[in-house]
Amino acid sequence: MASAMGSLHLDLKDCGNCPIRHRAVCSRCEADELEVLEDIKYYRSYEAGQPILWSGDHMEFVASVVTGIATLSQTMEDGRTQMVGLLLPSDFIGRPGRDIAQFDVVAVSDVTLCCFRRRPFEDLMTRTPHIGQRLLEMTLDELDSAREWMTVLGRKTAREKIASLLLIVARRDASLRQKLPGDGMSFDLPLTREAMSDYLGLTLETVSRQMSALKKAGIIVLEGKRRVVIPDLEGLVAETGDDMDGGVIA
Amino acid sequence: MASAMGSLHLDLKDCGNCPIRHRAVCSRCEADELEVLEDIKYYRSYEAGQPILWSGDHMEFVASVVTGIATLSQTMEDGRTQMVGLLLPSDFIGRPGRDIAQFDVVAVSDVTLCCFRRRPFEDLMTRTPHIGQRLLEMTLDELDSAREWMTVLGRKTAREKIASLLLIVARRDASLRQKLPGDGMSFDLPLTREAMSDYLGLTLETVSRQMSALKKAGIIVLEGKRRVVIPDLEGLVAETGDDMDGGVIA
DNA sequence: GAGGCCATTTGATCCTGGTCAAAGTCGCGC
DNA sequence: GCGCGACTTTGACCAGGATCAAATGGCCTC
Repeated sequence: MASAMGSLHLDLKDCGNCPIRHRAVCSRCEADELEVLEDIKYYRSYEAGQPILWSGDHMEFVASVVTGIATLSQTMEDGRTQMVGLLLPSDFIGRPGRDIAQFDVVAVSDVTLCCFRRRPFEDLMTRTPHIGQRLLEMTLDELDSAREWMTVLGRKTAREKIASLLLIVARRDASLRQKLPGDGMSFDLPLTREAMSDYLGLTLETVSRQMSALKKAGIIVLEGKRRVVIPDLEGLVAETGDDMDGGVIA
Repeated sequence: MASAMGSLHLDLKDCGNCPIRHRAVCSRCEADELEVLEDIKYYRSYEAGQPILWSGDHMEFVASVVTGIATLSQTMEDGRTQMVGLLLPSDFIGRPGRDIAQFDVVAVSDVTLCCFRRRPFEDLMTRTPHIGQRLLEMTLDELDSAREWMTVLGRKTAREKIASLLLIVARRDASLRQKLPGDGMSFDLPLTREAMSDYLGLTLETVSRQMSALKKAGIIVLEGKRRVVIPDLEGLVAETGDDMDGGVIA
């Protein structure tokens, strides 16, 4: 269904050098467990814009995002779509025990996945508890963020939604480069206006208008097409509606 | 923080007779594992309307809902609230590895919980994989439904939202009494208009108006205050916006 | 540099659902 | 029975965001 490009230059074969070694589903594994994983893993690459999975597809593999960004979304028959998750490096795709995909997965940027055939992975999970434990932890975290996002979708105004999204991306970006978010920080916004609208339950026109409004209010500064500067982080937080917003995310 | 009533008449002490034995977090446990659980478990009861947990509370226990219904919700500083989950018998409250509650939990009807002190439960989980496996499975299911609900919140109209909620409650009710949902079925709607509005991201006035509209259109029939009759299930499904809606839920 | 493609911005207007307000219904205790 | 409180319904009006439409700007190819 999805076309694999299958190029991998680095010595990713060695899990010890893997960039997501400490955060992915395998992060708890010991050396011997990693060896087993190395035997059954393989890599796949997708170009920006390519579909990775369609809802209803048979899933022959589960995978970790190694590099790049993908979206998880649901589309209604009449075309309305809602993004239900943003998949970043170390996030997990698929679920043991289910072989039919429930949502669409699309590569937003170029994406590399570390894949495991589903059956061997499931077998492995019953034998090495570290994988299941880590997957449980990751799933609980995702459930918490999904629930927090429900409040954004159900109760926030357009402006608050935009501010919330910007803050999430800003914090994630800071955590990736191991810095604390602060005044003057900047980051790339990897999403088109349409993708943002799908995430926020808005139209792309409303997203554009609110971005302009936040720019005019001095809450954000846009550098070129993709780069966002936050001169005053507290100001942005205030725009999200929930103040004091739960502190920094790991 | 929450007041426990601590009354339990039935011989719930015996896990073998527990009404949620086959669906709860303990459903995979063998007899010997159940014995360990029985040693550390205790029951708590809450009356309709009572809070079970506040966001920010220290959680000294995790628990399974044995009987009754509770809501999981988030409240913004200015009072806007969003329900992020409905907790039904067999659903799990709390999470291993976290000691601060993230959401408010409130008993909607009288509720009985089967509680485990968190520490012993966590220890037990590392020793008996069956519990962790089942919890993972349940959490993955909840994540899927949370994501489906995001589409309801983000993209559906008020009328579609109401229809979606009614359909969910109808299906759950049918599955509880081990019947297939069908034309002419009826069920109790355990939620006030306000609770419905919190679930759907609407105001209670809009909920009331749309309920009236569905009644006028003959999609639903109201018997008394709480009872809903569905004369034509297909008609209700059509009102949800997603037709063919994924079949029956266990 | 011209042209075309795409994402984005901006404008004008409409409509769904929110807000504010008042009346209706039910159940309950006195 | 009466009155009270909680919940619900209904109405009038308003506004936030959607819709439809057009203009702008960047980037790529030729």
